[in-house]
Amino acid sequence: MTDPVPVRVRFAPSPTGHLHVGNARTALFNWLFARQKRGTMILRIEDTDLERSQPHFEGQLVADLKWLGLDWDEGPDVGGRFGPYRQSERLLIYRQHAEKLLSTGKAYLCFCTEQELEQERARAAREHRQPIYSGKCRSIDPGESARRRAAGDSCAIRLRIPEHPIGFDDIVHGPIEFSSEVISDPIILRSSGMPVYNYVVVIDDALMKITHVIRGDDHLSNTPKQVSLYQALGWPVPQFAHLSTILGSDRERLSKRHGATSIANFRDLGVLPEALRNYLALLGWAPSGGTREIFSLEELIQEFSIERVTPSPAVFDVEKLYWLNRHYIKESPSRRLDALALPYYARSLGLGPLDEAGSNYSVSPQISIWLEKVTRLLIPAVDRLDQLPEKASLIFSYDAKAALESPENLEVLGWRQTDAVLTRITVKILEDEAARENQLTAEGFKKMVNEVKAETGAKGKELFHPIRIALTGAHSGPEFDKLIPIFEEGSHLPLPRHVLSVRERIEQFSRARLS
RNA sequence: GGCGCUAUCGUCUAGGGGUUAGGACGGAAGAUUCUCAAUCUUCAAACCCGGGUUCGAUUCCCGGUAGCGCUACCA
Repeated sequence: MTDPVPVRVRFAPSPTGHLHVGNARTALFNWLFARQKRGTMILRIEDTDLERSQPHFEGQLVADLKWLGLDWDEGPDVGGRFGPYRQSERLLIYRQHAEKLLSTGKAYLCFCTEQELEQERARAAREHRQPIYSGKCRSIDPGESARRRAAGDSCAIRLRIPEHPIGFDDIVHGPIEFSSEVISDPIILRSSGMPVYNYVVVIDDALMKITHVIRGDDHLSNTPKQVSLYQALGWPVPQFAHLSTILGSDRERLSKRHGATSIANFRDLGVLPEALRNYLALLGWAPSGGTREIFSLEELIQEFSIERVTPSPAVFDVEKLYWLNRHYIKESPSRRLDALALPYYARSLGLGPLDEAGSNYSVSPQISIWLEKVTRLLIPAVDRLDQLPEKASLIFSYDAKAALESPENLEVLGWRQTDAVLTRITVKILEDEAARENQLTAEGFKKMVNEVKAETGAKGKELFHPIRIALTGAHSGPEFDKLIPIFEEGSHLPLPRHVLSVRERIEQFSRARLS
């Protein structure tokens, strides 16, 4: 089944900060729908709230959307036939249509002051009535209100809500109906001449020929007002699809309190865009059958269906996001990972950023090859890239004293065989030709360990744990086969912070042990 | 307060008048490994409550409860 009218959808954020995951999900669903239907995706900036909107936030928003892999066919940066795409540049359009509504009698001038309205609301609350506008100015003769306006009386323009139920068929919620008694005549143009959100959104959506309004369900209760605006203007009403709210783990609306909530936050934590995208798609949507979890972009476009979106709110589960991220990290070509990982190592290695944003670093090919080995060693233990430096601390930083004092190591250090193992391995390393040159190989080291095994009778944990403590500071960690060459190679590199070789480590350790 | 939306394992969800209510994350246990991580296997874990309708409701209807949203000259 194909739509006779080509699909046009829009994502319309307010530039008030970084893109939030809830909005990102809305953007993604719009985008998937547009791409699947071979329709048009539009970016529109809702910057009528001058207090909160700031121009540089628009750039952030665009960057965040692009990072997620989304694009658009019309928008402030790419243009289009239905522009401008910033509401602040459309004020004249809003005023013109407000006057038209006024002249057709669909709207009227309201001379009530804010204080009067405030009192009205307070009285209604006291008398347990609905605090909706009384309709006081509804029946002022148009001629008279025009005269009062001309005379300079301050006034706003209100839409006349018809006295019959207003309903619409929501794609995700089904039919919804509101009694007109609960909808007061909304102000569409403030006395200041600035239009109100619920009005501009309709003007823009209609003029931009939006066919499907896919947005958060916080707009659900405002929709009847908007529907009657379309009707007052004689314009076709688009299809609505209201997406459920994303909640935090406490089932409250997701906010900064819950930690990372913006796209930029997750990017900085080392979450890959395809992981976040995949996770967001699964929040409130599942494919038919519901057993698949991993979707490429192409598969999402293929499989996505707005009709299958669930109406119930969803808790944002970072653990599942990180699980998906681990999956995509494992799938990533190592060249990509190496580039992505570099900024995370930079601080612990004492590298300085090349640019002001602190995201560009450069290292010699030699160092780069070595870091690739480090990444390959550590990546299985990680589900976010920002965990890399901590995991790498066993290579980058070594503290013999801390290793001996760590409560975690106490038990191992107290084992019957530990002293013998440590003494033997120390002697062997210190006497070894290759180790003296910081050129010990994995094979060479293995041989020493085997000798210690034979000489002490220690095996398994009792053999390996003490040695690992001496060399890395922790009793468990990656295999020595990979670790030893990394230590030795690292020690030869011209890094701002020196990486200790096997010999250097064992020297520091035995000094600390004997003191 | 009014109106609206929502309700399946802890979480995301599939399903749907008769099912052993399926999958995934997380959890637990085991296998593997010197250890940790990863990986693999197994296990535990759910239809909000009350009324209808029906031979039979978790599924359909109504009510309650709870959560969320809207109720502005905010967006």
